Amino acid sequence: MFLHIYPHNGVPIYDQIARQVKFAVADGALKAGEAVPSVRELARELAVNPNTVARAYRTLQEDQVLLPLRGTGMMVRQDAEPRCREERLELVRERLRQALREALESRLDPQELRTLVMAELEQLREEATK
Amino acid sequence: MFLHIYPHNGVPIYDQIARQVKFAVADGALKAGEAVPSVRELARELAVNPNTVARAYRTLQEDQVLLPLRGTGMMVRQDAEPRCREERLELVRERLRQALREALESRLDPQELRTLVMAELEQLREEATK
Amino acid sequence: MFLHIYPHNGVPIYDQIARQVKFAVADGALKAGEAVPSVRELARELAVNPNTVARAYRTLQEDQVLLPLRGTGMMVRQDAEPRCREERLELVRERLRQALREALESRLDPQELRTLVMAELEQLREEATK
Amino acid sequence: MFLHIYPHNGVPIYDQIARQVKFAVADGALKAGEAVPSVRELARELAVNPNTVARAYRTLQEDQVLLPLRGTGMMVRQDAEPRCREERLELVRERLRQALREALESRLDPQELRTLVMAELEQLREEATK
DNA sequence: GTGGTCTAGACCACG
DNA sequence: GTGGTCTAGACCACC
Repeated sequence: MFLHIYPHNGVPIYDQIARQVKFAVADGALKAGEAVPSVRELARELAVNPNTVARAYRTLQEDQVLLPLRGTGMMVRQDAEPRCREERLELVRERLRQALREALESRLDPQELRTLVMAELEQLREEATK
Repeated sequence: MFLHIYPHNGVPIYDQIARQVKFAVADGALKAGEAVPSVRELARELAVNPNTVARAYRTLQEDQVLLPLRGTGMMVRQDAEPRCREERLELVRERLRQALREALESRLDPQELRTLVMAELEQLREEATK
Repeated sequence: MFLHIYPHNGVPIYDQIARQVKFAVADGALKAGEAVPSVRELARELAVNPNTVARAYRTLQEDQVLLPLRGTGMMVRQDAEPRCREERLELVRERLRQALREALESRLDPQELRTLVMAELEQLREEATK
Repeated sequence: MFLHIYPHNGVPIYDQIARQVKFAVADGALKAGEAVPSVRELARELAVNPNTVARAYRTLQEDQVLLPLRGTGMMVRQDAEPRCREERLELVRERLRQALREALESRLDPQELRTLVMAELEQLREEATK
């Protein structure tokens, strides 16, 4: 599981985990029927408290993404992938929309803004590929 | 004062206020020496708690944007505009970067993402101009 | 708020709280727009941990019964009552069904069972009215 | 052995098994001296983990219902039946009482509740006989 | 070992 | 003051 946690960026850690698990399912990196790491294991890996992971997993159960298997961990629900694919777009879109809305309302020059967005996008892609 | 508050978008209200005041100064909508609305007046206008506005104004004092006038409210500091212009770019850029980073990490198809960003930008501009 | 908590009867405390809040809304004992006790206050009153109450309240938010008011507590949603009235019947029915199913499967004499149910019902009503 | 397991109804599986074995003894479906299925056999039949069955059997030993036979499984104790008959009534009564108490405390109309109980009882009996 | 429940308490954000 | 978040750790049920 490759999750990137940014501890103090305003988004609760449990929410970051839940979103990224959905992204992984949407992407096929986590497949239906596949087991996710145990609460304790993921907590250790991310260096966060087990209860924080547990809360993320509880949210994911409520959102029909994970299924608890008594005593054996949790697995991705069979029907989770299409739901996650749709939700991924919405989650990403909503966050982008908020950032873009603020950017526009800041009265930055529209052309400057457009350039800024593209530059950031390019820069982040380069960071990612290196 | 034309401020747009989004109560439950994850950004604290006092922070939304402070940021938008900076944007207004950067833009020249609020000029050096100009008085800002009183705490209670702005609170009424935005339908938020006066303490929330007070906290935003306190932050703006600390950030060298506002200056208290003896008993008569606050005004924009003479030297605030260039500082706000610089900070505006940083504030907007940082939020965009966070949203774009998550979008990229969600493994949405890069082309799809690029299209999404542009579509949202266009849609928001249309909303704004209507 | 008159809630009866039975600490170790197999039903988690947070679930007992959530169910009984729904019952109170269904009954009109808690009306739409009315504030519920704060997390800390109810925790003290029931002699349980605040986090236990917080979890119950979180569930009630997810179930569209309560609405958080920033800094001022939580209130019953305007549209909660009909939903709670319907759900109350389901919640009660489901638990009764489980108990009755086990009773029948225990092969107690059906006539004896019927008598038992009525006797218990009567006895509990007397306890309640005294 | 005709046991009905309901995996996620709040009652631990091992407890469901233990209770139903007692019911079977009370009913005479399991007679004194009769052998019960082996742990792994019953586990297969119920599609549960063998350790779960083992735990139920351990409880039943402690409750003086089963007796281990050297290496050959377990049998019903000679004196188990009357004890189970008494306990059955108590077990069933207690669960009914809990469900009925909640139902009364939910402030459902008493007449409505009475009707509900009878309707559920009737419906379950029909299900059972078909 | 697993997840579920609960407690205790710190700290923050908000009003 | 409020609720939200997070940590730390106990205990239980289940496997």
